Amino acid sequence: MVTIKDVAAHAGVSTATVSYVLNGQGSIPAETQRRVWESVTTLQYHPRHAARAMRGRSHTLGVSIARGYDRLADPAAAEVLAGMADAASQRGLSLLLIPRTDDPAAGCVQVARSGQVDGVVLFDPEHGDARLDALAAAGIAHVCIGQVGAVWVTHDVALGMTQAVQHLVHLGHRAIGLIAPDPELVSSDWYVESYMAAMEAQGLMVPEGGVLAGGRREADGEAAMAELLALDERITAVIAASDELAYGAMRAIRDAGLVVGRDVSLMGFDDLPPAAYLQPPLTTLRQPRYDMGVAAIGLLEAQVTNATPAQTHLVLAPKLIIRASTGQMVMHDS
Amino acid sequence: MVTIKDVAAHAGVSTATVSYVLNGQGSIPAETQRRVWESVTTLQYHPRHAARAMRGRSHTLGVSIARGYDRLADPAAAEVLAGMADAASQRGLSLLLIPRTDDPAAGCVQVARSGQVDGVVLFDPEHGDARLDALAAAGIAHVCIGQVGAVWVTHDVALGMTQAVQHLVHLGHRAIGLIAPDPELVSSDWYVESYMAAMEAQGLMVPEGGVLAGGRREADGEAAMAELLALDERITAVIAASDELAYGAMRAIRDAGLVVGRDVSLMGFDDLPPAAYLQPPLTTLRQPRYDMGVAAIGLLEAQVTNATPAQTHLVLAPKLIIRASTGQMVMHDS
DNA sequence: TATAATCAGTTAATCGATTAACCTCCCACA
DNA sequence: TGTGGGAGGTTAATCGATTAACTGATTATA
Repeated sequence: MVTIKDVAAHAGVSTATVSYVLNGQGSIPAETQRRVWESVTTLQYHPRHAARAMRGRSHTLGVSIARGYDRLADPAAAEVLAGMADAASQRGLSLLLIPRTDDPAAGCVQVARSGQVDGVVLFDPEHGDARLDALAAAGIAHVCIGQVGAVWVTHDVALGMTQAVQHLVHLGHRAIGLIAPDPELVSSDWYVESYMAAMEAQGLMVPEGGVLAGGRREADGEAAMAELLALDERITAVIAASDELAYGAMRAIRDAGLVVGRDVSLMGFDDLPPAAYLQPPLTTLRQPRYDMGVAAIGLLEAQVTNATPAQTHLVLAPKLIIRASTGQMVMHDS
Repeated sequence: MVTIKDVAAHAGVSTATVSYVLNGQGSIPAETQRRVWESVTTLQYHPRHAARAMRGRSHTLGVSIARGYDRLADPAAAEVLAGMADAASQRGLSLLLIPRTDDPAAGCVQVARSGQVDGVVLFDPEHGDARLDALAAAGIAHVCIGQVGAVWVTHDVALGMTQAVQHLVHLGHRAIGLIAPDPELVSSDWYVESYMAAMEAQGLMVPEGGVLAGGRREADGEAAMAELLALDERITAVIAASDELAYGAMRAIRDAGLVVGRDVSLMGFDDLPPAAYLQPPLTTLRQPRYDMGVAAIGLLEAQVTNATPAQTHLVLAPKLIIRASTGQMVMHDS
């Protein structure tokens, strides 16, 4: 193992000089600097990260994924992570996946208190998340993906809903239903309220019974859609709060003998990979997932370096992707 | 910051005793141990990772993703990562995403030489990958996802091809074509050779011009399929070396006015999320992605702890997922 | 009874890099 | 001639945990 002493000896200077050269500090003449750098490359010297981290920061940020890493297999999550990884790389920071333990909250605090990471990104925070409380109580820098806690990054649900409702209205729809997310999810209320506001902004009434708590999985969307189709008031368009819910809804519509995009228009939220491959391809709101990851790292680093974060939250715009699952409203005999 | 000294003072013992208690070494009577643990919890002490890592290992493994982290956004990659993350957690190891630099090979070596990680998983190694050479030259423990280098984990392409060809033969097909991967990819040859072997095992001739180098993207699959459809010899079934190639191939078949699963049977490799949502749903070979991640961590840890790895490579079986894109062969007038 | 072994700890060196404090030489300027 | 100041370094303390070597007391064995 090559240490700074070896380099110092090889270059004929003290370890302090080597350190100053490496960190670009002090007043070391060019010639000496050259000699030191030469020794560094000759000996293939790499400063020990641990020794460095003993004084000052570890230059590593942690990512906490509570619900099991199978969450990572969710393509949406992976894109956020990709954004974080790129942003971290650009700033010379490393990203550590925080090991999952029986007590995720304790795990997060431990990894930060031990100095292994300088701050933590909460990947999938929920209402009353124990990790959030623990990090806040311990005074550890953290950022949430999703609108919860003190510092967070999210996509703009309100804007998305506005775009969704507008899109449907332009197509002639007026009776627009909503399949909401699992009420347990942090953002659930936001979806419902944004939908309400968007409807009102368009001067539309929310159909009686037209808002259903969906859930998370495809099957939840299917059940909710079946219920919507059974309503007295004929609903001609439905917004699902996630693509996954939309997949199920699509099946329910087909099972009812109706054609998606003609008899019933359907929209999703997310734009997951399968969305473009569905039959018909799904109109949906693409979340700025990659950018959310980038933004999260930015906010976290700001917190770590400056004690007071300049910005405490960030709301990024989604993008309306129009495909064939939404279409011009056609009149039916009821 | 609570240090071991604070704990020692609080418990009325020396730092050495605290250290022994924490690491379960030495012969410390139960009563003293209890006192120490009490102080640890009272003071909320967490040993500094950096100080620990200065002697011995960092208990962190690195993951190198060269082609940009957008690679992570690929759902297949994310699943492998999920497997690695879970396996690492279970062993009390952390996973570090190695920051991307201009020179990925140097980056890998640096992060290992600096002691930040004990070993490296190469996520997307290629033929003559500079990272691989650099790690081997530096004597750093490493594992490859994919059949390259000294220690690796991969899915069983040969078994997959055998299953694929058998499946198609059972459906009555005899003229079976192959859309191969990008020849630059490490595993490309393996796909082609396995296909050849599987055909021969079934006593089938490879159709003249029936093997085409596809590429990586959907468009490559589309072009290759168009070429296959234009052959003199009528090909009734095609194996695409990846789902993505199959997506494109499916489009080409439709564009030719043919029906997938009836006029032409089509198979993919991978089973990415959209596969089940295609019209028709794609018959494909599901890669044991999660298990590959788990296995990679296992092999890497073995290398890090024992100097001599017990096992140098692992080939995991894929799973045939039969959907509607393959069907009984029907006779056509040619 | 003398010696050995065990128990229950402690002391202090060590890991490798950083950095405050200090030192020496040389030059400029009053 | 003395003094101030900068250039170009060096010395040594420091970060926090680990661990080999040691100590003093007690118990077991010959």
